Amino acid sequence: MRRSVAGRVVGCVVGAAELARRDIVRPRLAVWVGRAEIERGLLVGARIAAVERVGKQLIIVAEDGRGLGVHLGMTGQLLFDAAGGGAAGGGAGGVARVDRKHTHARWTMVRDDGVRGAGSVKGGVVGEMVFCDPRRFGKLRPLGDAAARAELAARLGPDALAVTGEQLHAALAKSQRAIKGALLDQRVLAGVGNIYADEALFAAGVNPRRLCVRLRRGEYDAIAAEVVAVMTAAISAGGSTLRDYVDADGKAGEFAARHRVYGRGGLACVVCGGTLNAGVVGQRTTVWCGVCQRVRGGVRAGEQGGGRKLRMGE
DNA sequence: CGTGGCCCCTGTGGGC
DNA sequence: TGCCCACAGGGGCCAC
Repeated sequence: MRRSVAGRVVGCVVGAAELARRDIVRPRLAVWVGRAEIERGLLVGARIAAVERVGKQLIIVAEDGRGLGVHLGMTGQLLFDAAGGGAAGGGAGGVARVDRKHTHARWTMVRDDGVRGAGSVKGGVVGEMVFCDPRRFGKLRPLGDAAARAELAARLGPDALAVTGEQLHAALAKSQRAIKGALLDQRVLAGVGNIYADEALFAAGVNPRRLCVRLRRGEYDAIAAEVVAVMTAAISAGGSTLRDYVDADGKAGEFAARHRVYGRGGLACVVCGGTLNAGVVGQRTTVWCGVCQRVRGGVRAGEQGGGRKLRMGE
């Protein structure tokens, strides 16, 4: 996602921006906040210097120091609609269509010809970046300066692409929570969600209901290594598209076809052939193999196989 | 403080 | 065909 957005907007100047729904901005906009302040928050007038990523959110960084955090939530999309017919996905990619009904913000990107300031931006329109999100769990977060960006990053745990067993062990060794829920906590580990938590725990052979305090150091090493491996493989495949996700070019990800447990409750384990369990752990639907992810010490007697109701896979 | 529960939203698919 | 319920890549807030 970061790469596709960067490829489209870095070097562009934000000529204009429009916020159709104020409630997607965090922190919440006070009622008296006006157009000028909103446009400042949406980087109007600035040249895009870079697109970074902090955990699950993108940070669009402007040359003047402003930043804008974009979190897609569950159904969000950040699409680039190129001017003059070359719409997002028009090339080798997908066929993404901008969902007008749920377009909550849009930015007009113009070519940066070096003429800036004085309120008017010269140069032709390159296209529009649009933020769509039917469920509106996604959010936009204006970040005034580098310090605000640093503050955001400081609230998050180590990044999923570089996490180590030592880091997880240090954060969780005394915790009474189930490991699954802990991996979803962005203060513990930044970037892993429900799909990849299940996939990484399966790959590591660790039962999602095990309590953190009972995990051995070697198990933290295995979990960290598998988090890195799963995330790396998923990114190479363009992510997991279940329904809505596409990159800025409208291209869907291919990793869902390679999920080994997520979405496969009730189906056969690809390793041992047993039936995969499905249940709720840490308030989220969780799928695991009771054989490959056996609880040795025991979570509690009788809970080894775990899952309550089995759901047929998609 | 750490945790679990509940809520926020809309769309979709299955069962009846 | 239509209605209702359950569920969905996330996270914030609250009470305990």
